[in-house]
Amino acid sequence: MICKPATPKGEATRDLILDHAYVIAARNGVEGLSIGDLATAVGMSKSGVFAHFGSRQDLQLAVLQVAASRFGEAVLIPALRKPRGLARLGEIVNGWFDWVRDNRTGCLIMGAVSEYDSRPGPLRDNVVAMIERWRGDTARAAMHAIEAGQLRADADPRQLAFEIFGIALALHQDTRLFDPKSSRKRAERAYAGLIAANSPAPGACTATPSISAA
Amino acid sequence: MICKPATPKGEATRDLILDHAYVIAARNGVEGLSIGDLATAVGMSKSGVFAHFGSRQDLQLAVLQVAASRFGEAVLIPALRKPRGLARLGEIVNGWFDWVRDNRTGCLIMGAVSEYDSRPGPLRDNVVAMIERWRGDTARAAMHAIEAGQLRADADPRQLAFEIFGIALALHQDTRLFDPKSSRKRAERAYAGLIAANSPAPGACTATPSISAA
DNA sequence: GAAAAGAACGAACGGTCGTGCTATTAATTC
DNA sequence: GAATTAATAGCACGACCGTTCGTTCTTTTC
Repeated sequence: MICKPATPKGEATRDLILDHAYVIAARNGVEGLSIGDLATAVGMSKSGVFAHFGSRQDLQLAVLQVAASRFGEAVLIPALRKPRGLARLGEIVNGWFDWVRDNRTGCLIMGAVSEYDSRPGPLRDNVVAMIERWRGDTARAAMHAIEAGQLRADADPRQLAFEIFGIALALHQDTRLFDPKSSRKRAERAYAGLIAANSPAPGACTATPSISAA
Repeated sequence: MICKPATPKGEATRDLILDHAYVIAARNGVEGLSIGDLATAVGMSKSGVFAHFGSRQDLQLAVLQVAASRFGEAVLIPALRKPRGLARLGEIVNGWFDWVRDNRTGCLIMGAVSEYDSRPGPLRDNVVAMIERWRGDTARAAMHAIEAGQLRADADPRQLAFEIFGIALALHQDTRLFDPKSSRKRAERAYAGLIAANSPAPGACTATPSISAA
């Protein structure tokens, strides 16, 4: 006698819908995600799709949450398995760069920033919170590297996070507008330069420029 | 006897329309610019506005051109009045940072990048061309600084342009999501660091810590 | 099996979108 | 001032938007 199915059917199709929604939103933007298009993509009726979310905004919020969750699993979790310090920071950067490249439809979240940065509401709040959290994670990783003596003691973790963010943004844009391959190299060089510039006092300039130096 | 009016009326209102269109597009994105909203803002009828452009896409292209022109006048032209080298590069960066702050509705062009980077068509082509041109201008300014001996001889102008672009992007995002004031300081610090890292060999430590390893 | 609950459909609503078309009004030319 | 041309308004169309509602089909529970 089977009691309860692992996923009560509805939840399964909801996930399926969100899978397609993620793809569409990554290409057309979260604001460019329409229920009609989504229903066509999933092969359902508009109302069938709609019923799972109650409103378009809730659908959009759900998509943002999916994006955040995937990003966390693809970038943050692997980095947390590395030891604190430059290793982890390098892994964050590495994973982030990979993420930007792999999502060849583009990073949904970075697109969402542009869409909502001047449009108040729950969606913007959500995006801001996500960026804030990620910025904090990056800064914390940088701080560990400072505490471990791998970066200059007077380096500013927040400043480092800001500059790393800039590199990732430039990579994101270049990848989608121009050549992904050379962009990646530029981004890695930029990160190496940033680490070198923030390395401890150059007793002999022994800075290890490797992107994921131990 | 007045022969021809300086601006044949139609042209004048066209400019007026574009003024409003620029504001709306800066806030809602170029794709979020609708003829109805625009007509309301200008105080005209939809068809009256429409007649000036023939199609929505042409209107959008016109708005992009306005943005490019304004950006050029606000950032590029003043920089070109400075002598070649670090002075001009610094003025480019300065003007750019100001531009990001002043347009508190946000830089229309940077928003347009996110909107069209994965949507082929004339609008995307236009945006790509604009970014390419600007990137080239920045790289050229950096090259002059290298030739003048103000930056390391083995520095890569394109790499510098890439990294400066990253700083501007981070500033743009931070300004609109968080605090404009502290963001500006971070951006300036980042640029200063970049220049310092690419300054000519300071007597000691000539090992050139790898940012652009030969 | 029957009964209750859940999921999906299909049609329709009011709205807005971009875009034509035809008048009407304004500005320019003679 | 009359004739010509440009500029704007008004209206309507078809398409799509998010949303609602009542119905039907499927799944779960007893």
